[in-house]
Amino acid sequence: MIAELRSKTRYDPSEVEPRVAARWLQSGIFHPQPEGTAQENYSIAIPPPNVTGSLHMGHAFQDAIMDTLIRYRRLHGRRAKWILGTDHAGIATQMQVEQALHAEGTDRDALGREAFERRVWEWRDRYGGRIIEQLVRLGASCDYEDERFTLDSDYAAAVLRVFVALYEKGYIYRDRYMVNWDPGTRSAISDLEVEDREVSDTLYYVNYPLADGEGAVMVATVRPETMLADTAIAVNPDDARYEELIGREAVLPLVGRRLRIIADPYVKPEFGTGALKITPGHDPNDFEIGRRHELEQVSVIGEDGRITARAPERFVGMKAEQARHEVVAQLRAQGLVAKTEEYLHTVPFSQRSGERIEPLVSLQWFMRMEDLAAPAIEAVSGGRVRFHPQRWAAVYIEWLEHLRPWCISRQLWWGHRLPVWYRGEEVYVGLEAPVGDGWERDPDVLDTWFSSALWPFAALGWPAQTSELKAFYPTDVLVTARDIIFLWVARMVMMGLEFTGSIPFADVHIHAIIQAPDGRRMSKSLGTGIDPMDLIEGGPRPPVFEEGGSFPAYGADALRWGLLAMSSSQDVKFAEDKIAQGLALANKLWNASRLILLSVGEDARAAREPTALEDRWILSRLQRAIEEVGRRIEGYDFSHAALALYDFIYGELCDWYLEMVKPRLRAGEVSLRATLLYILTETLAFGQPIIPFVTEEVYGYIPGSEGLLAARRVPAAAAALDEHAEAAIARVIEAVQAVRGWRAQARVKAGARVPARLLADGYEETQPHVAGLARLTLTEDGTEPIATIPVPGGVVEILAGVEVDLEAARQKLAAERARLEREIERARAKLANQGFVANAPPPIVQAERDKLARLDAELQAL
RNA sequence: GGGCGGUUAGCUCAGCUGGUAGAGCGCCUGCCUUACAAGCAGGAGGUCGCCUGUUCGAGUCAGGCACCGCCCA
Repeated sequence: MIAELRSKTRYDPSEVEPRVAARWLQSGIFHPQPEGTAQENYSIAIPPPNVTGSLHMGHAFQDAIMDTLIRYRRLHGRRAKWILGTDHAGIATQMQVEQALHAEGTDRDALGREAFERRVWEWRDRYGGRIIEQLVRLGASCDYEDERFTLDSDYAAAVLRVFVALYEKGYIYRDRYMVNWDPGTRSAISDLEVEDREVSDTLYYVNYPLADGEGAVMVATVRPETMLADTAIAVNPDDARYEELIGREAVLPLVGRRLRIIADPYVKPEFGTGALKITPGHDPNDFEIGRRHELEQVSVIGEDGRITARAPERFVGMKAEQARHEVVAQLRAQGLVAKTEEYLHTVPFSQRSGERIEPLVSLQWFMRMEDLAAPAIEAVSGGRVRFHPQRWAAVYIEWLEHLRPWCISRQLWWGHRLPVWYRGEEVYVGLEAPVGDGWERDPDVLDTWFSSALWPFAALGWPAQTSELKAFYPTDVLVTARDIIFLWVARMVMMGLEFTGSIPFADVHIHAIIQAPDGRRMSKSLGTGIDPMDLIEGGPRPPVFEEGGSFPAYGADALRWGLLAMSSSQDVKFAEDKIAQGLALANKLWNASRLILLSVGEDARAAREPTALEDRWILSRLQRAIEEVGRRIEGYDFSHAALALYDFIYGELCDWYLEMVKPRLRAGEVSLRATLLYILTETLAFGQPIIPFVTEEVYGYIPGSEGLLAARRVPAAAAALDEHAEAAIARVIEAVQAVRGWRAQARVKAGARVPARLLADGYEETQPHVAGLARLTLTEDGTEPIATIPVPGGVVEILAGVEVDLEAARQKLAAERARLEREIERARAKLANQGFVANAPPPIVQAERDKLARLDAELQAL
């Protein structure tokens, strides 16, 4: 079996990974039994991805992190569950299906609600599995045998139960209020789904004649069409220019309504003319002013974006845009438009449809959150829920301290329909439909984020007290990006505390955002998004990459390692280099494994039997690497974890240890075979959380290995630290590098053996290594050296007998001498500085003295 | 307007409690050395955004400024 490795000189992730993923899936090792307590077990609830979506770079990154955490804990003997599921994603999914309907030349209204819902379910059945398959391909060790969907009947029941409970507590209520109306989805959306964009508009200055016939008051507006709904004019109470106007009336042009002129401190005297037209029906600020002054609310724009019957006849039915032109034209005709100017300002847009928000007064369901927020704030400020990095806690708390009511009803058909019935003026809220005739159920559904706020516990079966809930709730950590702090983190904490009496997770890891190479967020519409599957399996490079062409099939290990290596506490630009480095690591490990496996044969068995100094060295380094990687993972510092793994495999195991033992390997030393297998096995085990595929594949070739690496538990740490071996080998490495540097400079032929004397202390056990790795033939003969190379503890003297570019070597020597003299000068100056000797801590001063002595010795040797 | 983060080698990023800088890629040189050319060995390359201060000593601490990005209003 090992023999088949002989020809596989390159690691081929495309061949290996799907096979390994299938073995994992069949094995059932990702499905833990619901036993024990959440305290002793480890769990993560996946932020449920959109059911009909596909894996994007953010997911891949986040999932690489979560899988590393889950595999690491599993490796350390914890019963680890990665709670899996998908979100019904109300607006996004409905929009997809509506687009499909549109392409067929029909729409949801033509279909009717029930048929439409059936269509969405069909859509979900067709596309809902895609993202799960992608998770499998990525190597994510989720519990695939226990998958939830936020519209599962049990889950839906939990959502409605929460709605009813919050209604009964008075937190949920129905109100006529200004909402963000999204004309694109024809639904209200919450504040968090709105984004402000800078837009250039025309600012119109319009004269409103005063009612008593003398003069006019000029107002400025970017939305002249809303004047049809004006019910007042406001000025700042301290604005001397308008003092005498307060309390008088103006006449609304085109409509004729009388407008009171009121004083309100909200009005900024420096904006426009300092007089503001007030439209409580179509502007959030005016709405507030209207409430303060008990102004009439007029709505002239309806939910369909058209002018309503409250406006003068000739505008009714026009789209708002068209009405604007019409209003301006008529005002101009009456000579009321004084001037116009360009005006740059921020305007709300829907993140969902991309359309400009139409602020409307509408009858919606809201949730008041102050009472839920207080304990959620306390959970974080009191340290029960910890953010990593910590600074995000302030963002979380700041938001919770300034909550506004949350509009939770959506005018959609796909989602959890409100458990609310109406009969005339009566309102009924309950889990079951009310008895009696004439009740109509509210057609609206709940904001998707309302249902996903329950995810960490409802996904485990709550409100039923299931064994899963006992074993895995509260979860250990929520891994997400910062833009989800309000949407999920805060709401999950609030809901968790309210309904389970417990925090939903102890840690919140806020990871960086991987940006496109242009330094902006990856964007599908700009073509700057990178499909992680294209990196895993090979695919076209998006246009933002200047190189063009295609990605090679890097494989999931490479993607995972690269993403982790890129991760940071700040945003980072996507670096393909890092993915390539991940593949290089996998290939390196693969080939190191080939060397070991092909050398030891099928009969060898792993055992820790160090015989030589370098064995004790690598075991000591292995232990340090294991500890380092573990510490970094536990501290959510994944880039350093990935790097530490790389440095061990590349920089210590392959570059030095395997090179040192090659002679012993050829000699067929038996105990070395056991130790090599031991080192390889342990390396695979501790690298497995980060690069699970290549490690699993190699593990399968290890003689005597059983089962799956992913199911293996790490043995108790071996006490392998060996300071003596570490110091001795560190010396060898330094000496070898010094000699190699000289060789290259002196243009010694790469393979040539160079006669030399090693005149240095501390190489008693390691002389052969220096000779072998630096290609020296060490002798005792006393001829005059042609060059001297300082090494730790002494020098290496190069003897005649090999072709050397003496001139180049002399230059190298001169440069070396100059460097030493510079450093000696620096050290002398430092030690001559009284302030340094008197004030610096003694160990630092001593270190400087030692350094000077060493440099002096080196210079002497030259 | 308020807040947060950033500015270190050509590129992407590390740099813990202050002791004068690292990685990967790229570049240059030499090697198909029986694990790996997706490789090996060697090398060049940085006034750590700017100013002031604290200190014997500042990429690291304090204050200010500039520019970039994000969040909230």
